[in-house]
Amino acid sequence: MNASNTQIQMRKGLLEFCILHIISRGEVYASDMIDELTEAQMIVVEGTLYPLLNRLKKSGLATYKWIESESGPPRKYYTITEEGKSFLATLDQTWESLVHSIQFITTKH
Amino acid sequence: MNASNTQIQMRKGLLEFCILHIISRGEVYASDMIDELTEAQMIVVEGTLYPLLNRLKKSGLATYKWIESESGPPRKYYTITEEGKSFLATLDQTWESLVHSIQFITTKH
DNA sequence: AAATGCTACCTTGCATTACCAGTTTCTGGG
DNA sequence: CCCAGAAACTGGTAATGCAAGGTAGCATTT
Repeated sequence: MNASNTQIQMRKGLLEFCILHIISRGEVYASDMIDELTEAQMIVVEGTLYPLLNRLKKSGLATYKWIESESGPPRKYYTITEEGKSFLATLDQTWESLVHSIQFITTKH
Repeated sequence: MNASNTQIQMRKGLLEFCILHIISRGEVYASDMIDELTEAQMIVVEGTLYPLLNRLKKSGLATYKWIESESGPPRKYYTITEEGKSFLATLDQTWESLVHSIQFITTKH
């Protein structure tokens, strides 16, 4: 049990939340997402992202289309679905109440 | 993939953080912790809590002593160790940066 | 055109975690 | 003595992120 491990554990389950937010803002493909997440200091690797995107697609929360690239292989550009939008609204509430719960516990004395 | 499952996933990894905070405030035993967590709307069952407490003990972050109860079997009252305190300080920072990361992503447009 | 390197997508196995549904141990009262 | 309740504990299961490797298309260089 060490800090870095706990850091990973704390982030678990929040990635899906972050990804849905990112694709809700417009069409992006995997590398774009990794860039955004890295900028927000939520380090993610491909082996984590691709299975997650497949889950979102299979659940009907996200969809994608192939778009040719000017340089390199074609890319999957993801967008959020209507179902994904309402799901994301639920996750927003979940996050809010989670923050409140933690604050309730950590500020008690 | 549904909302309740994601809600569970979001909470994972934060329990350890909450437990350390609770025992850092004084001697408590399992039922006390569950009461506090329930009050903060972080529902936890015993089967989840006991293995976590054993991990904390084994890692040297928490310790306990048996105290006789006026009614019923004796109880394990947990307290945080010095090592646990410094670890908790790290987790506080982790939580802070995590909140900032999420905020960075969710408020972008 | 062949070789190399880069980009993008995908898959597998591993370690960790919380949850659920029980089980054990202990105390005190009828 | 027996039973109810409280407290602690124990597999089994499902889900997750990560590390590592694999596949394929495109571009550049030779």
